[in-house]
Amino acid sequence: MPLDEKSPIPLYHQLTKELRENMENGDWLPHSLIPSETELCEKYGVSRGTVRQALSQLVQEGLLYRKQGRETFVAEPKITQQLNKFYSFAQDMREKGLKPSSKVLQNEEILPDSYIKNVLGLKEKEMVYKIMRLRLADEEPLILEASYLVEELFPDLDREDVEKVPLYDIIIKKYRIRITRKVE
Amino acid sequence: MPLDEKSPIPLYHQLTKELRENMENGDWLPHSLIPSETELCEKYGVSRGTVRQALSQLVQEGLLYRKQGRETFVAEPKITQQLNKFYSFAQDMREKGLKPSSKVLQNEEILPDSYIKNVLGLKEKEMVYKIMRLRLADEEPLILEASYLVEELFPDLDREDVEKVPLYDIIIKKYRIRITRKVE
DNA sequence: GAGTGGTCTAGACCACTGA
DNA sequence: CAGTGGTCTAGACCACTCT
Repeated sequence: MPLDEKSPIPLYHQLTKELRENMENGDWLPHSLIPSETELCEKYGVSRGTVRQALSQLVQEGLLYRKQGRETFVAEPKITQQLNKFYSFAQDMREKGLKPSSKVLQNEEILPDSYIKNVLGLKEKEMVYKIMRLRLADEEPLILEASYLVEELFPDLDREDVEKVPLYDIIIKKYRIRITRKVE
Repeated sequence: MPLDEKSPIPLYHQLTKELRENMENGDWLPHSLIPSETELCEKYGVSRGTVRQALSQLVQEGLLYRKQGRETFVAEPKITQQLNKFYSFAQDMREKGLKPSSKVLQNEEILPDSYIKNVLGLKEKEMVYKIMRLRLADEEPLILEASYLVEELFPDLDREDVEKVPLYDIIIKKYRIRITRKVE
């Protein structure tokens, strides 16, 4: 299906749609390679910038993933998209005029019981952060969540941070630090 | 703070960091205009492509928003960001070649203890779904999450569903049903 | 070494908004 | 109208991976 240059729809949009369909139809299976950027340029007669714009969109949606020096792969549909779906869950609510919110109820450093210890693969006497949050839609409680974070990976989790900032902000922050360390 | 061309950190990353700090420091207030792309090009001595790459990142994180034919504004730091941040957390991992994943460890219908009952505003003897999930990055456990879902709001939560499909898919599904009822 | 994706440049034309 | 962001091109060099 060639792209339509005269269409008011941008080329990269047309291209994402095209590529998305390849995956939905099952033509491209999870973990299989897709054509290289250069090949896609030739096939659709567009510049590499446009191809990259289209691919970035799909990577962002979690449908594709790339590897340095290797190629671009089709992502596994379940895990990856779960996170994007969560995004659209709250998105959905907002579109319907409901207000998603969350409250931090507890935020403590605790010695985990043996079940948690085993699951998280902790050493003896290793502590975890326990954070309890209530998720609401329009002030109505939907879900209560207890999160246990491996302390080692979130070294200086500030109690005030959790109150003020959403949990995942902190995780990102810590996470970035962790990666940096790994690279150094 | 000029950008460092010799640094191994890409220019657009340096630029996003720079701009992010402007907002965190309060130099750029919500709903105020930021310099135009052309001005940023001149100020930092980079091409427009690089500036746009940096700005796109921040728009994606929900820190900025753009208007056609107008300019780029600083966003209000509200709920929206929390979700975008969460989104970019997994995004980040994927970009760095790490694989975010999750495993369902438990999925049961239980009679909640009094704490959970109070928090969720449940009636006497009302049941909840308890779902325990482990979040990993590259097979390394990061977080253990226990979720307690109000049964009434997720009426026919299928045990197999949870195994196969990500939790939030189900929530969305149920949630849509509920909203439909409300609207009707 | 050849091929890949990651970054970056310097141009270009367009649709849109505001004065 | 001049200025903005939205799209697109055709080059370029790099770090990385595989063979």
